[in-house]
Amino acid sequence: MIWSSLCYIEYKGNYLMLHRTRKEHDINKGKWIGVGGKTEPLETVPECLVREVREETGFTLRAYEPRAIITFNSDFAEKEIMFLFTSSDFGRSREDPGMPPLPLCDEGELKWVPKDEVMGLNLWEGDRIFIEKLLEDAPFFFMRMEYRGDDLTEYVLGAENFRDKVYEAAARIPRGSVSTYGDIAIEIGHPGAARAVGNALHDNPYEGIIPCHRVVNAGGYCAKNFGFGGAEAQARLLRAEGVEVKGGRVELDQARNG
DNA sequence: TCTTTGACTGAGC
DNA sequence: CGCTCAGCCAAAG
Repeated sequence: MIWSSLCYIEYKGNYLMLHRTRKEHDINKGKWIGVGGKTEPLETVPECLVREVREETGFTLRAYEPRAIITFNSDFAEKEIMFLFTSSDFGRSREDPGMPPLPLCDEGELKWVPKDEVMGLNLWEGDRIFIEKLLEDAPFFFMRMEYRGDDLTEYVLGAENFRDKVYEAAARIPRGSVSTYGDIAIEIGHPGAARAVGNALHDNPYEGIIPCHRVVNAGGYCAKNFGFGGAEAQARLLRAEGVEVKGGRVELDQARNG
């Protein structure tokens, strides 16, 4: 299984697109895509994202938003899980008089493309679907695609199993607010499965992508067994987002999402 | 299958 | 308010 990151960098109504023209045997040859690439051994997805953006564009991401988790199955490549991001906060090499300067990239040509022209480019069929979702500012989503050669033979929008539904719901909780295990259970159509929601979040395989710290119990309390560092670690993450935590507890009336 | 295991909940003291 | 307990539910073995 290949893990990869892909980022659409936004600047004044444009997306930074990469036209893959340089590599002769590039699987992406001729296609326009965002910037990103595969994770290296021991590297987390956010680390991969920042590294790939820096290598391909020279820009340093200061902030980025996870937008989707997309799995690819095909008859020509290894199964891949791709983490999709957008960013409009990135460092530039000089003061900005207009468009940021675009460095050369050894994988193709970089170009700022007005958002309303992106869909007119030569894109992978499946990319059109998720790019459309980005353009309409859709909330975080899971997606699965099946390719046969260049043909997209099937795709499914939205999480397909219990755990992914939990992660999808958690990823939609905005910074600065929280949700509860029970609320998520209801939201994903499994009322009463609060406990199973907790188990799924405990296993969160998407570290740094799914903000599982934004989920507390019905009393507003942080999780005693929260990842490394327990309840205190969760409280710190919440405080860093502006959520008040007193005595290991969030005031739900104030911070609850929705 | 059946059993066990929890980042859960609400009720009842 | 704090504590216990039975009921719940998806996964894993």
